Amino acid sequence: MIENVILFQIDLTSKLAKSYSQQEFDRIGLDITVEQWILLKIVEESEGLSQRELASKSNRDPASITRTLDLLEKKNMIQRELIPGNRRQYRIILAEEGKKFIKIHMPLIEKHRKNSIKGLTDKEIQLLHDMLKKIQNNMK
Amino acid sequence: MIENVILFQIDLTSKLAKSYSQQEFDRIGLDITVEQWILLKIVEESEGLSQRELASKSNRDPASITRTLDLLEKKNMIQRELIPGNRRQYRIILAEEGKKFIKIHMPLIEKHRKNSIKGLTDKEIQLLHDMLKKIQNNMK
DNA sequence: TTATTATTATTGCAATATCAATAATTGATA
DNA sequence: TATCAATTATTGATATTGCAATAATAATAA
Repeated sequence: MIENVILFQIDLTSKLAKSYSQQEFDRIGLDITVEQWILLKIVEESEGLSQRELASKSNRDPASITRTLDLLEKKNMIQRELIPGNRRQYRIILAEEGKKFIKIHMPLIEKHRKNSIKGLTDKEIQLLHDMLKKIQNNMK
Repeated sequence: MIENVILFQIDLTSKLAKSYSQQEFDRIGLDITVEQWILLKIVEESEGLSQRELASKSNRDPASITRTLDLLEKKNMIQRELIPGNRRQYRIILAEEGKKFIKIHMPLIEKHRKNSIKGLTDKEIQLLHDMLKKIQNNMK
């Protein structure tokens, strides 16, 4: 049965996490999608990456990153910064609204993250992380 | 860092698995998407479910199931069977091409599934499965 | 039986994904 | 330097997803 296939369970968990998070976002009236949030957070943690690097970090298509960044830029969450002497790429950095957004909502996200791993020990989480990494490597 | 958030790693693994599988499918010329395949396999394993039940089993939106079934039906992979005395739902069952498809391609899928968990012991897989289930329950 | 409520599948819409093609720019090579 | 190749972001086309609204039907209550 497909329920016993580990990749199926990983997929299920991923979908569940996404819809659970999105509902939380909607519930408190945040006008943002989960993918937008993830991208925003990556930008905060690693300011100045190129779009290609962001695509690689989040395992998404560069074309899709372009469009999501367009949306985030429209909301003044991020900014495409020009690089002197390089007119081919941008440094993607946080903008005012993005900073505010993260500052205000990070606690809730943290709470959600903690809740998602309720009942698992630190050691188990570490093990889970390592196994996921192994699986990822098996598929590269 | 978001790389240390377990839900992020789960999402990454899921995306990687999807694109890896899709490339395999495309490479050998299968005209099917990963989501279509998963749905097809569920139908095979649990014939006669309603679309709502399929949506629930695969953690997808009923609307999306409708459209994926439309595609599978067009390919004569599945069939919407009428239920006497019930004009609101269908029994979704395998059709000729669906049976053939699974019979022919199951070995490759099995190989792929095995490869994805290469280097992990049975015990570890069991543990991984249990942990994913726990996480899923935390988000319900 | 009739009216109300709940369920099921479908459709419309915006966001996202994927792939190919393009444009601009940069890097490498003859 | 001039040419060719590679890189980066963007755009277009098409498919897919999740949510909300709708339509049809079934189940329940008055």
